Amino acid sequence: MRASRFHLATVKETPAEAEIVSHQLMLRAGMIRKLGSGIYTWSPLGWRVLRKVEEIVREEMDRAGCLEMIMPSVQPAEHWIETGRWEDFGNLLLKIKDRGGRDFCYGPTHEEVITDFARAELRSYKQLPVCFYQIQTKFRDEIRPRFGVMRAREFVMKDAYSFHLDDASLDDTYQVMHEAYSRAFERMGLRFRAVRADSGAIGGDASHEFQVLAESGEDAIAFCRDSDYAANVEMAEAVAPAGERPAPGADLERVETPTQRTIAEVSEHLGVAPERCLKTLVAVGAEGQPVVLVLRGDHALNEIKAAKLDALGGAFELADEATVKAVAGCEPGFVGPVGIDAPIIVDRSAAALADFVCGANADGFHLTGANWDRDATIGEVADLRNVAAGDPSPDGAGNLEIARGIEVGHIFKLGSKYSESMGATVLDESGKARTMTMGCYGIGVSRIVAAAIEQYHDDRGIQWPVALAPFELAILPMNAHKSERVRETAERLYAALTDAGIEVLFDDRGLRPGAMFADMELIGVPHRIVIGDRGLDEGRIEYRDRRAEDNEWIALEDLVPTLVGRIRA
RNA sequence: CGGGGUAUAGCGCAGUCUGGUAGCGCGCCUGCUUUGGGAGCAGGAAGUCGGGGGUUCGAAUCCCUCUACCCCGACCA
Repeated sequence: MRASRFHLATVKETPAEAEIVSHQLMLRAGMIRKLGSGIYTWSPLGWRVLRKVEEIVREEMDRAGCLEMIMPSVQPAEHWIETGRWEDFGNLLLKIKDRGGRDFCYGPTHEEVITDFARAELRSYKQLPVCFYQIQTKFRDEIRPRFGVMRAREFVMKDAYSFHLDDASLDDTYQVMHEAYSRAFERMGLRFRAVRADSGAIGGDASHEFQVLAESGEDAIAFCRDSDYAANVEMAEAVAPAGERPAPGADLERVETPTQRTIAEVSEHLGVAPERCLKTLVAVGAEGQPVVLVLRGDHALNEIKAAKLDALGGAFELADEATVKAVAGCEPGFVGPVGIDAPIIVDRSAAALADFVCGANADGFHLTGANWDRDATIGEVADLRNVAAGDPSPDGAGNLEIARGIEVGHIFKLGSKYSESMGATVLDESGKARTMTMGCYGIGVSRIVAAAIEQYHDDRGIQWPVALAPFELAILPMNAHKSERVRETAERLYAALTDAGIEVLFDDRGLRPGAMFADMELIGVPHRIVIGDRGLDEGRIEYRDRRAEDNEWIALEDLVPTLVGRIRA
């Protein structure tokens, strides 16, 4: 590609609207332009990168035996009503009407469509297992789109759906997909982890997320260096501390804490470490019933775990101030388990404490030297908290570390959630109708572009992995207007490298050198050569890897094979 | 949806408090010079001041109203 004929639209200034580096660089490089909130146009430059991601995903899906197809982006309401998700999906679902007033939505995902397809197409167990996929634009009316294409309302997704006669077959395909995902992200040059995850609104009973590791990631993941354990902190189990709870050693005492409401304030005021204080929260469950949740002061409540408690009946909400007063008889900040009138569910770590500090259920007072059984009753011990760095790994091998991640893929064992509600059955060997079991597998194609930039950039711009780069090599001629030799050499190398299958961006715009360097570094071309009289006098060409500090010199006659070797390595 | 902000040339911003000829930087166009890290000089084009209504002799500026976008919270590929 000649740069003079390509639409390069770089800008020097960092756009004010962009918070994170990938969004800033995508805008500065001219890869995307915002059309509306969470809605972006991909320029020719951005589209080249998006296509690279798509192609790797497509190849790995095909290799895994999946069948590509394409489904409608606009879907009639009836199938969503059939599965109950017309309501359940809530405002994320962009609902639209046609001229006849009939309800439609713009597809945020395609379980309904594929299951409708499958129940019509799949009749016999002999057709199973089968996995269909598509790469397509989705729309989810996110409450707050953010970070450019990282969390856009309209985005490109690869979604795959597998159909099986039984769970064993689903397990096999799940494993194949797990491997296909790993291979795809490896080919993209990304640093990532597959982590155990909550299956969320899509439904199902087992799932893994694929997280690209990045400081700016919105998810926290817990992993263990001594084993392959890795889980979203939402899911990671906080195991009970080892050993028996010590016997009470102190007397219960009521102390004044007139203005100290938070753990930090109480801890400081009384000179007691936060891990020896109790955090007592009042929650309300599905029926509005109050439940007291008790954690160690240095631990954070995990709301997903809380919502799974029987006592809360599958729903979790923090009680408002009036409810707290009714239950504890005091304002939030002075609540404790001693003498409180509601079921008390205690986190494993908090249950192991003795001689702890907790609220006195009276405004302005806390208790010290409090102990379970003697002073307060444990209704139930449960895992209620988020794991923290340094916690023992649930598999017993070493300790957990916490890292930030960007979720770029998610695989689920769906089971029969959709096939059951939509009646997707096949005949088995004995001629009996059996509901199929399903898996579903998503990759955030457009999000990967942003995630890759989060991982690979410097203060000059993007440093694409070669597999994702919009162009593999930049040719920068120096003072071409003055030197026939530079012009000829650059043209010749452009032709030769292009013929050798390299995606070349030949900067023939006639700009000054600094402008060319700045542009090529900003858009992140991974390899570049500079054609100048200086090198040609010695029969060599200057080469630089985008991620390297220094130039190298390559003999002119070796240039094409050397570059092909490096780029295709 | 709650809370906070912004809207002025393609982009980034000043001007608004205190009403009086619409400005700066970058970018863009023309010419000359320049050419190894985002060039210099000269000339030039480009604005319904987010929309509508009002107050006023006069509104980017004051008032009312609508809209869009951004930031902070709960969701997700």
